[in-house]
Amino acid sequence: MKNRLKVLRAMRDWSQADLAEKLEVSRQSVNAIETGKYDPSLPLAFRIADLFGLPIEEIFERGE
Amino acid sequence: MKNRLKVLRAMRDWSQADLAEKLEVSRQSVNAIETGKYDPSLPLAFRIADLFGLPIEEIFERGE
DNA sequence: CGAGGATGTCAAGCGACATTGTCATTGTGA
DNA sequence: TCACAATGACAATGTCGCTTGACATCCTCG
Repeated sequence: MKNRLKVLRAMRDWSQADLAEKLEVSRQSVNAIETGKYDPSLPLAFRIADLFGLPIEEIFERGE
Repeated sequence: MKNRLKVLRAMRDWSQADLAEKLEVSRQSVNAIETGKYDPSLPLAFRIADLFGLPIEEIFERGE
């Protein structure tokens, strides 16, 4: 499951550590999600969506 | 994290077993999600949303 | 009454999510 | 050149999502 986290983060000039802090998860979790190691839990997906002000569907993509 | 699964399912007159089969998960998983024991994974949340033709945000609710 | 469908729940097990801690690599700036 | 931020990665650990299998309860229908 791909996502646009890296792009959305870059648009705001945030580091992975910055994003992790805003989401209240570890930097490693942000990195793992960005690099596709695993998908976030649904609650975390909601926090991400809320943070960027976008629906989940526009951040995470179905497929593969 | 609350959800409207039970209602959406009732509207279509599906049993938990029916829904489980359509989602390709176990009946116990459907039951656990409906009764709030845990939240579905993001991929499963997408499958649920697709099945009901609704955005994830309209099936699952932030809060508690 | 008795059979069967629907629901709720428990246990045991496995893999996925998330953690802390650590290390290597790359790039930028003083 | 040297320090440091940023990123990627690995190990060990703990919890959560999901499974199969089993059992109890409730309801309805013949």
